Amino acid sequence: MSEDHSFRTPTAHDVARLAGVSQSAVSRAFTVGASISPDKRDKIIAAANELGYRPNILARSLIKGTSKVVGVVFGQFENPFFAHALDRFSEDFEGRGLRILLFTAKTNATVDEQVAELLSYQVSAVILMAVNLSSKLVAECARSNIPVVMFNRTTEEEHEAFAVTGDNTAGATAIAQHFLNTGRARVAFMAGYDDSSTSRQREAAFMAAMSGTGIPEPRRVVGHYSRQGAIEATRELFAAGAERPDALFCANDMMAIAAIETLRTEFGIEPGRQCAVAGFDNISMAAWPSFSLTTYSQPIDRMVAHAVAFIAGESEGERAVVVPGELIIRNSA
Amino acid sequence: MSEDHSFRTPTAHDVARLAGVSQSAVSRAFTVGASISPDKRDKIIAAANELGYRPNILARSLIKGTSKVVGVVFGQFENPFFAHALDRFSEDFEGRGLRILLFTAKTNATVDEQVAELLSYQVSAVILMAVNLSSKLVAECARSNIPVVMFNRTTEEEHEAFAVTGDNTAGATAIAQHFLNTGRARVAFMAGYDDSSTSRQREAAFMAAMSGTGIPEPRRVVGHYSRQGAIEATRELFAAGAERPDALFCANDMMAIAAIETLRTEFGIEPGRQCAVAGFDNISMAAWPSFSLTTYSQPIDRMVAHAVAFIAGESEGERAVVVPGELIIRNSA
DNA sequence: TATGTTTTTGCATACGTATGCATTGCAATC
DNA sequence: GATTGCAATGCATACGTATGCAAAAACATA
Repeated sequence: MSEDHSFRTPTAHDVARLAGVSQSAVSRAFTVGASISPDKRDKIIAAANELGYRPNILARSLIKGTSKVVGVVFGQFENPFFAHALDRFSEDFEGRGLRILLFTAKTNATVDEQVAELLSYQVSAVILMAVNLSSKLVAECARSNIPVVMFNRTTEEEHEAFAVTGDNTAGATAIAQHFLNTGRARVAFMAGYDDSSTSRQREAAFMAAMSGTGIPEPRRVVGHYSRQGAIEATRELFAAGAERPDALFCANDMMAIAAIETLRTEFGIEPGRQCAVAGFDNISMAAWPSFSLTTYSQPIDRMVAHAVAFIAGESEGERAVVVPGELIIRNSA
Repeated sequence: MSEDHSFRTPTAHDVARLAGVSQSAVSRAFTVGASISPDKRDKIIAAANELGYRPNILARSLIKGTSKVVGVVFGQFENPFFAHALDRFSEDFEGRGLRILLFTAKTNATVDEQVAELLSYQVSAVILMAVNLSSKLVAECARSNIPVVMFNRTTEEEHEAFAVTGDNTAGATAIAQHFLNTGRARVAFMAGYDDSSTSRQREAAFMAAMSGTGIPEPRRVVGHYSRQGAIEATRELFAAGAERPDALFCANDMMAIAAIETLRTEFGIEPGRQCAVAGFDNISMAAWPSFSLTTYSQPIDRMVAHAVAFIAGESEGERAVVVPGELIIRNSA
């Protein structure tokens, strides 16, 4: 138990000196599968513990040319769907020795900067949660052999990024069908962002399913995937003068919940009866009795598993995967 | 526009060769305040852009002995309070060039491992969100001059970690006082984790404020800071046989919201009338009309600002800071 | 015992950048 | 014109680890 009075953090050389071996041996003692005799390894580990030595991951990564770090660019913190997904990524990475370097991007414009900086950290992969990246940056990642996974987003552009999404088309169609089956006739849609692929795909499928059914074309408002935006959009829909909808499909659950509350408190409308409300995601809140929200699920666990498979190079040539969910009927519709 | 056909990412040497300068000059061109002539810098930047060069942060950090990365260990993802705080940290760090390396810890036991690994990433600080760290690891961080900030946690142990908390004592006292002022007589408390300092402090202050008022000692249940736990704890409190409370203070908002819903759906009790319910945190959901939760606020922005000040060494000898909030009275109590 | 085979070990070097030091160039001062 | 001061530049080295290579050691085989 010798006291260490140097304030320098110990290096492999210090351990080597104490254990009477070479620095190479210390390195090998900490590398699984390296060629080193068991007793020497034990001696080195003991010396390392005495000094409080831990390998410097930066130096290791510098040599290897890649770090066991995955860059995650996060868009919407407001939506628990993504917080939940982040949690699952973290859990899944744990077993693979991967770590998360977290960036947040308030606007799509900043995403390019964030990713550019990620590259200088020699990350081994990039995950984009609910944000878009320019083709230029995607190409730059590809050149460095860094897989890019878009989570809950796709793109029409032809580029080398992977994409994992829920089944926006099937989901929106199922909800439209459910509205029709339950005799709804004045239908409305609340979009997220206009430049979000999820919102656009959900809208397109919803509108397609409605067309040709004899029902008037659905009214359309934009909630910007935010609570406040959804509240205002709901007011717009139900404002005096216009004919009130009897069914509302919101592009995600958070907006649907905001709509439900606004209907109740500002218009005295109890969702499910006078007006059906449906969302998308099936976040845990959707099941809460206060909302009891009908929605189409996005199975986070499987979506995350696919994303990790892409990163790990376990995908069979596929670049885009659509994970099916299911229609979950509750009281709101 | 020369094409780059080598698949090696360009280094400062490549840029130097192209620009006809030394590698040192390239380094200086990318270092603010370094001694270099403007026109040479421009020439280097141009060459760097042509090659798509970005400085390797790993190599830089290796030399400097510290990286501009802050390790964050995250406990409860379920509670939006912490997700919100994480968002604010990210935003605040942005301006300081700091990045977040994210770890999640399901149990306190794993926190030590996580932090040990963080150290090998040469992080410049560690933030613990709702988790506890052993004194041994705190000491190890101190030895490496890495500040450790406990966010929303304190410890009785005397060690070198910083701590930022809301005013648990004032908050719980204010809520107790509010219960008394509104004539409540059969009071209950729902704890979070027994080993969480926040829960213990809130409980102690609440109990202290109640004692000597002539009101019977509050009943006590444990909700484990989880929704399911809170639902079960509420059932326990209101189960047939026992005398039902007319006021319930939950150690955080998420549990209070779960309690409100359980009272409504399972016991037909409308919170605020037959039974007052109060929480702690003032998460955004507390203001939603479905819950309209009376609570004591924890001002995230100021708490984060204090934590960042600790990290930046801008604290004046203080090691623990208590950020006052305010009692927010809504309909639930 | 002699020979071949496998395992273990150390040496030296490389990863990409930052920086102390010495040198150069240039302008300012006497 | 000689001298001083200052900015700009390059050289060489250091950060801490991993790894190819060759030497040594350990082991197996005949």
